[in-house]
Amino acid sequence: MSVRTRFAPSPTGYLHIGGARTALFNYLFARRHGGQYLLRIEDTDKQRSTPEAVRQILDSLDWLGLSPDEPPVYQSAREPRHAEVARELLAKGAAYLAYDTPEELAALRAEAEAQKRPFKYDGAKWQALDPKDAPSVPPAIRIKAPRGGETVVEDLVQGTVRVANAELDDMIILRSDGTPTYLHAVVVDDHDMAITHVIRGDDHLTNTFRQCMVYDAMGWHRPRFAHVPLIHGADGAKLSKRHGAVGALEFRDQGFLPEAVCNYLLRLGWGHGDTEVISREDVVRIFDIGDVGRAAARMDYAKLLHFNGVWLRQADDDRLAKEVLARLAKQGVAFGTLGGDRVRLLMPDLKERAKTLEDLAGSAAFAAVEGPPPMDAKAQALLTPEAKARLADLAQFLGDAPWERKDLEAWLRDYADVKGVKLGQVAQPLRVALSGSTQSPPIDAVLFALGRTEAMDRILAAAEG
RNA sequence: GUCCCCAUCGUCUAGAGGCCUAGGACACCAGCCUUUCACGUUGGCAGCACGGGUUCGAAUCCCGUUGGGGACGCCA
Repeated sequence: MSVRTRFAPSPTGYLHIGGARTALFNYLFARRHGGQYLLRIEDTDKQRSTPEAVRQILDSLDWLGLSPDEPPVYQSAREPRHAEVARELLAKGAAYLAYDTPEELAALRAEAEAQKRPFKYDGAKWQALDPKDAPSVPPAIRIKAPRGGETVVEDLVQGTVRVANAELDDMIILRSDGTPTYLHAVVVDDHDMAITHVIRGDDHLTNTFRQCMVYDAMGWHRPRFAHVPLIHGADGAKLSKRHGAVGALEFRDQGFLPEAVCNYLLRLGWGHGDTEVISREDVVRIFDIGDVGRAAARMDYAKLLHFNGVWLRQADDDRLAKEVLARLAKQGVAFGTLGGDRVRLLMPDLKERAKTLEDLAGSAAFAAVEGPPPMDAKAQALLTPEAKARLADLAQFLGDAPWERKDLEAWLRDYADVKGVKLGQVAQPLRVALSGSTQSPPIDAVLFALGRTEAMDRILAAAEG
């Protein structure tokens, strides 16, 4: 039987980094075994589900390269089927009608808590009820929990996990308003979608035993389960907004590359020897869900940043130039075709010194604009009278310099040599004049990328300014 | 509270009884490289939570303690 996995987020907010990792594991597992990876939107909570959230989740997955192999399944559309299964369980005698009101249940729960006693639902009176004595309130359908023994799950990540059936109680599968509960709907959908492996956050581990009740009562085959640990913030607490960026799209906006985010997420909780940097293509060949660790991992932005730098340096220059130009345009930086070409030309040297696309845009701006770039304070301070004189002198000779990168370097060295100054005394003022900053790619690369005319303009402007 | 899961440097991890004086990566510190900043490179700092077993031998197996996390809804 072909492997089928699914990622099943509920559209009550943006897709956060933990969900993204769950999706990644589902994707990798399916690919590794030549199966399918599906998406199911769990939108049965009408109060909290929004179309915008659905859109965001789809966009996030698309950005991460984790789009599903089949169109997404919307759980809300399957409610008739959920109800049908619930009624089937009722007919089989595996479930019964319970006429408690939510208020009564809340009171029972409060009472149990006041007595410091664990609450356990007892539906004996409803099971013995003669239909004609039924109260006039609409009933919910509850599934009968197994009486004795224990339920055992062989989890692919957590190993053998067992729970005494005495811990389970008769859970509601269909609410009194006829809508299904999550624990029930998930099982019906996973079964109908022929899901073979359920890979999800380990906050669902104990729920698994409740879900088993439905599988078993329907006589369905249980899928294999794999519960992966949650991601925590740097302080060890559950990851939330206050820890910084957590939404997948936030990382995109901050200039992270999807391949870097995926690589980082993969390493968070999954290890394969000393391998750190690994491509999607390579990991698909070696990914094993059993290699996922059992302990929760903490989000480390510094390491993510490092991965992003690594992937940035490996990224295609045309792609990066496009991304950078889009960011500059968004920031309102004015540039033309010439400027775009200069950024592209300088990209190999630019990307070497950046950690994010935002860094890259910041360091590329000077090459994009026409004319002298804005100068920062440190650069301004470096422009002493001597430095200006140096630039003026340089400008006189630079007109005849050979305009090839290698030649420019040699030419500059000769110039410094002839003038009896250190290369740095020439390079720094030049760097400031050309880039408006004390930091830039190698000066010969900058000169070459700018072109003779543009370079001369900037040098003269700085010499006179 | 009850049940479930987890526990190697600050962080992510390698490690499945002797290969461990515990390896790698990020971060941090120092050096080298160098026209700036990066990149790269060399070295350094730093860890098996604790206590009992089992064994000739334990980071690795068992039990307990402590600590962390999760689940206990007519939420998902």
